[in-house]
Amino acid sequence: MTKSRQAPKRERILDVAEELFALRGYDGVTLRQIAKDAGVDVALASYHFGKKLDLFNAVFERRAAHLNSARLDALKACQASAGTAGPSVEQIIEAFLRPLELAQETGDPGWQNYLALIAYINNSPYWGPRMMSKLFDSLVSAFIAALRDALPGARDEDIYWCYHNLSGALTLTLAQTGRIDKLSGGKCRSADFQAAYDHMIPFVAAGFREVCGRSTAR
Amino acid sequence: MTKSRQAPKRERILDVAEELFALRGYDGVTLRQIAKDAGVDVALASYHFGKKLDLFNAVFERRAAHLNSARLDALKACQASAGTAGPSVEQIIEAFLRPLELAQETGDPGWQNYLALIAYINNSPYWGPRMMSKLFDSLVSAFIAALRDALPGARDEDIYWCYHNLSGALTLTLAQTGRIDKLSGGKCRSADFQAAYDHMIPFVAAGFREVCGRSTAR
DNA sequence: ACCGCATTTCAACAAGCGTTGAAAAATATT
DNA sequence: AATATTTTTCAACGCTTGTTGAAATGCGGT
Repeated sequence: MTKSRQAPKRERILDVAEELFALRGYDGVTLRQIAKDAGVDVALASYHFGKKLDLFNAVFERRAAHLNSARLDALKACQASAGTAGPSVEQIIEAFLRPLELAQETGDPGWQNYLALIAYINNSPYWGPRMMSKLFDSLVSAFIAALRDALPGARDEDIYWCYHNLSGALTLTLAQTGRIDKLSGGKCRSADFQAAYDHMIPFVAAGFREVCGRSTAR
Repeated sequence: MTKSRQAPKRERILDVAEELFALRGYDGVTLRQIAKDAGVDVALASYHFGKKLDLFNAVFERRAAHLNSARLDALKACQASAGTAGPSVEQIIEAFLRPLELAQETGDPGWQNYLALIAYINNSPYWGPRMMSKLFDSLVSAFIAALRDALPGARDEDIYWCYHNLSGALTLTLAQTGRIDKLSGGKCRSADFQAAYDHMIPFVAAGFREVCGRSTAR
């Protein structure tokens, strides 16, 4: 085994890149800033990851599998605990959102930067089409299918528009812009994901039912 | 009057800057790309607008007043047409959203780029705090106040979180990433703002009522 | 002690960046 | 027609960018 234990500098580059890309976007960050903040020579990023774009992708790939399986597990768990009728809309939305909060609770601040970075690409007309599909298509399809079951008779078009609204609300939450803090005069805090989801889950569930028909009340 | 009639090249720079900034963000666009696409020399942007950041701001200021007054007028109109009870949540949300669609119908494709640019800054942890407040705080406050009246007894915190969800759904719509087109297999189209708002209005109104209490049903 | 390999730094490159002063062209004023 | 002013281009600057090849360093296996 010539592995040596994982060099910490490689991870530090990823951590710093994650943080800076989330704040300023791909083009707003230079490899030299990343290297400087990581306390490393600029050439080291190229050695480990290749081109700048490859580093960008490496940041995503580091946590993608973990995040996706956590959310998928949450969906399976709520499906298993529900009877033959299947889980309610609330339960599905909850499985979609709560793992994002758990990731935060690991104490690793990198997760918060990672989620802000996902918000960045999901809202970007340039990066969205290039990155979102490969990262999240299969996950989203599973949740859409579950929602279809929970909303019998709903038109597909309506379900997708509702999911779009959910995705938008979530994206702005993950982006952590602090705007709601200012607007509310401190009554709401962007960093409080739990409060965000506590409000988002009933909000979105009511929206789904209103638009997709109320045949499954409660 | 030494005005000469508005030089068209100045406007072309703004148009191109608007389009490119919306697609790639502030740092993803160079003045040379803008100048090239506009068919002018790179120094002309500096002559008309000063620094790159000043051009960025000029793009926003060009349409801000028009957009804000259109939305504020829509709010006043729905308040005037409503009785002493005031407008419903739906009517307020409608006044918040529909002017964005009308702006699109002017046939000027620049409006679409402009709205995508607003989505970009609203979702950015860097630009959001620097630009959103000065552009939209007074408008948003007016709508929040109207919503408070339409939802008597609602807690302020709940109203702000609900507005946050509305803002997120709207932002992702304006960003025009085309993601919903792919996910839905073409059943939904990002460019169809009318369909987006047709779904968003009942979705959001139901969410507000669920979270902020249902005392004003219908 | 030496070797082989992975890691890290050093030094430099060609290209592209925002910005600027002065020249040229177009337009308005007299 | 001549002049003044605004608009546009030209040419160049100092600086930063991503990337690379070669040198230096660290380190486990023998």
